[in-house]
Order: sequence, then structure tokens, then C-alpha cells
Amino acid sequence: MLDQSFLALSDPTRRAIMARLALGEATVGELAEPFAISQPAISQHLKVLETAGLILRRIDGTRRPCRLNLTAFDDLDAFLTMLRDRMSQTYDRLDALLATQIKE
Amino acid sequence: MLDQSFLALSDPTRRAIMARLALGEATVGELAEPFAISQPAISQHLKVLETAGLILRRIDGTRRPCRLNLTAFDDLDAFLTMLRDRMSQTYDRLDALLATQIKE
DNA sequence: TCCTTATATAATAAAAGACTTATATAAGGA
DNA sequence: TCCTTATATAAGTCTTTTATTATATAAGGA
Repeated sequence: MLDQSFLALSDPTRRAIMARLALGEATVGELAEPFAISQPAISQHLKVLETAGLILRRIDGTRRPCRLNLTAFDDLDAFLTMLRDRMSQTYDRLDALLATQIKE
Repeated sequence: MLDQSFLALSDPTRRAIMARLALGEATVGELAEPFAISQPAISQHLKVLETAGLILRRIDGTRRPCRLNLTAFDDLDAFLTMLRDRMSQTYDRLDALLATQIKE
């Protein structure tokens, strides 16, 4: 799922869709409106976001309003946090080493 | 650069390389060792990470040790933070609306 | 019922990605 | 200098992604 999440966010159209949805639910037509690409292209982008677990959709008559999945970023955060934790550990070790060498 | 950063992290081999580098500098050979793919494939992955600004490299004789770029995640964080800020604003507005309606 | 609106799906083409093998380069050591 | 090690680059192939146009579906309104 991390593969798909990162890949989904690598496209500027999809990031713009995410930014729009962070302001609240929107229909496919509303999401498509700012872009110069076709409606099917937007539907396909939405499928990529949905498959990645980044958005959720519901049915409202002929509309399919989309919204962000609130837990969407948990995995991304976990990965980035893991990297940062490892990095800080690395620097802690380096600090300790330097402290040792200064003492001697 | 966001495009390239997210795309770079969408590949599991490259994420594993990042996880390794978070523990400290490593040469191309050391990075390649755990994987079943060829050395050129690793070099190509490293180029993707470098182009995205996620890693830095130096020259040490015939080695090219790689390390994480400490500012690598600033842009990613900024994007994710923007989304979260927007979401919390959205929910604040919703809370305010609900509070209003309960009062009436 | 018929037409329109909202959206999805299918087929296809073009571009990008991720490998491979073969080869080049450059530093170090015998 | 010659051989080896470490790494990069080139060329080719296969797959995936992103768009397009055409078409299908399903709900709502006249």
C-alpha cells in the first residue's frame, strides 16, 4: 500500500485533487473542473487515489462524492518517522563517539 | 521536486535503500548487497534518489558513498502538513456549524 | 418514456519506469 | 604497466502509467 500511496502522490493532478479534498467533499465534476484534462482521466486519477486508500467515495444519486480517508497518511507517516528515528539514533551515536574522543 | 520525491519513494527497493542510509553512509556495493538485482539496477535507483534530492554522494577513491540529504523531507512534510492543516480547518468549521445547530 | 446529466469502462497509443547484459571509466595495488 | 575492484553508462526489452476517444450505465426530470 505504501507503494501505491507514494505513487499516487507523485502526480501533480492527484496532489491537487488531494489538496481540494482536504477542504471538504467534492464530486467528480467539481474535482475535474479546474483541470484541462478529460473527465475519464479524472475518473482514472480518482481510482488510483481510491486504490491507494487515500480517498473514500459514496454514492449520492448520480454523483460520487469523494472525501479524504482520514487514516490515509498513517503509513506514510510511519515510514517517514522510522527514517527520522533512525537518523536521530545515528546522530546520537555519532555524538557519543565524538564525546568519547574529546575526553581522551 | 515533489513529483520526483514521491515517485522515488514509491519503489520498495528505493525505500529499503533509504532505510539503510538512515543508519549511516554506505557505498553502492554495500547498498546493493541485500538485493537480488544487478549492480547497474542499484546505480539507477541511486540516481533516481539523488535526482529527487533525497540522497547526497561523495567521492572516495573508487567508492561513491551515499548518505541521506537531511533536508530531504522538508517538501514532503510541507505537503502533508498543508493537507492536515486544511483538514483540521474543515473540521473546525464543521464543529462550529454543529455547535450552532445544537444551540438553536 | 425520453432526454440529459454524472460518472465509469474499454480500447488504444504514447511515454516513462525498471530491469537486463555488455561495456566504459577511473582508482588502487602487484 | 597490468589487473582488479567499484561504479557508471548504453542499449534494448518489458511493463506500467497517463492520456485520449468512444461508449455504457444509471439516476433524475420533462
